[in-house]
Amino acid sequence: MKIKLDMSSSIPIYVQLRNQIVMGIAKGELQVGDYLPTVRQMAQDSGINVMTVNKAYSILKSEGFIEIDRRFGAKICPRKDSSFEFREKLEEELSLIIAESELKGIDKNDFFEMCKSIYDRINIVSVKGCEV
Amino acid sequence: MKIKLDMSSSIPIYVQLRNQIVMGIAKGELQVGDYLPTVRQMAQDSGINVMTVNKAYSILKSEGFIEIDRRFGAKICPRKDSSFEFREKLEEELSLIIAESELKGIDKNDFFEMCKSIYDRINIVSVKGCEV
DNA sequence: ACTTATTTCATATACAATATATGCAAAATT
DNA sequence: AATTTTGCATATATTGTATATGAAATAAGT
Repeated sequence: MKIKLDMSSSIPIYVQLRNQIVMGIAKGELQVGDYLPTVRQMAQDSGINVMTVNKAYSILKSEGFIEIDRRFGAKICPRKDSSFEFREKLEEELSLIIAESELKGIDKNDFFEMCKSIYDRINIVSVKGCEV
Repeated sequence: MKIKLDMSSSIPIYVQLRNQIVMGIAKGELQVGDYLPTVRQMAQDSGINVMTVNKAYSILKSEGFIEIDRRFGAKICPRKDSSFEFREKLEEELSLIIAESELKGIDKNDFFEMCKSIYDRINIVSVKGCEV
């Protein structure tokens, strides 16, 4: 997959990288069991520092999207999360986005149409959880 | 409305404040034409610095949720935004959230149920845009 | 017109987060 | 055991966040 980083964005570089990898997994561009480029390779390809890549990978690891081993690097390995905490955090994020949408003139129907369109357009694949 | 700031959160204080004010407007707790507390008052009530409050209000102003005048302070005055840019940004945020949800095991139906529940629970009011 | 009161805004500083450069540690392969 | 290749640790510079303080703007009162 192709990583595009916007150096002028207010979103930190490591967050942009993290986000694009998550999107890549969801779209099936990165498959369970695939390996990400090494931190050195990704840094070189993207024109950023290895430690910045390492930060993104670290976060993805702690969020449960990848597993890292020192010899082989970062493997796509998403873990489901049915915890109350995850769900609560998601609801909070969605609540804010819904509030903003409403205030900006995007009503409930429009919002749902947008979500449907996203599910269709991005072609989110059903991803098997990672079995150990 | 009651502002609650989590000083241990990774979300910057000014962002938390901004978010809660947006939620407050969407829920009708803050009405079009209402005035927010002055930056000094809000700072005192919340136990933070006036400049931190000022940053939040500044952002709300530039995002088009409030209007500020020097004499009277910050007035709730949300402006609709039908621009392509706003919509595009919203779709991008939603895309990422949808991708994460899917990877964490929350499928499309579940996601839509959650959104419905949010619309119902938060009781988002239809907010009249601010007429000048 | 001038003064007062009350508000936001500007400036400066300390601390935290981000991004980087470099070398160390771990682990499989040779 | 040595080599290779990988992530990880440490240190530093820059930028963002949070704060303290005073200046500027503006309506109301005298």
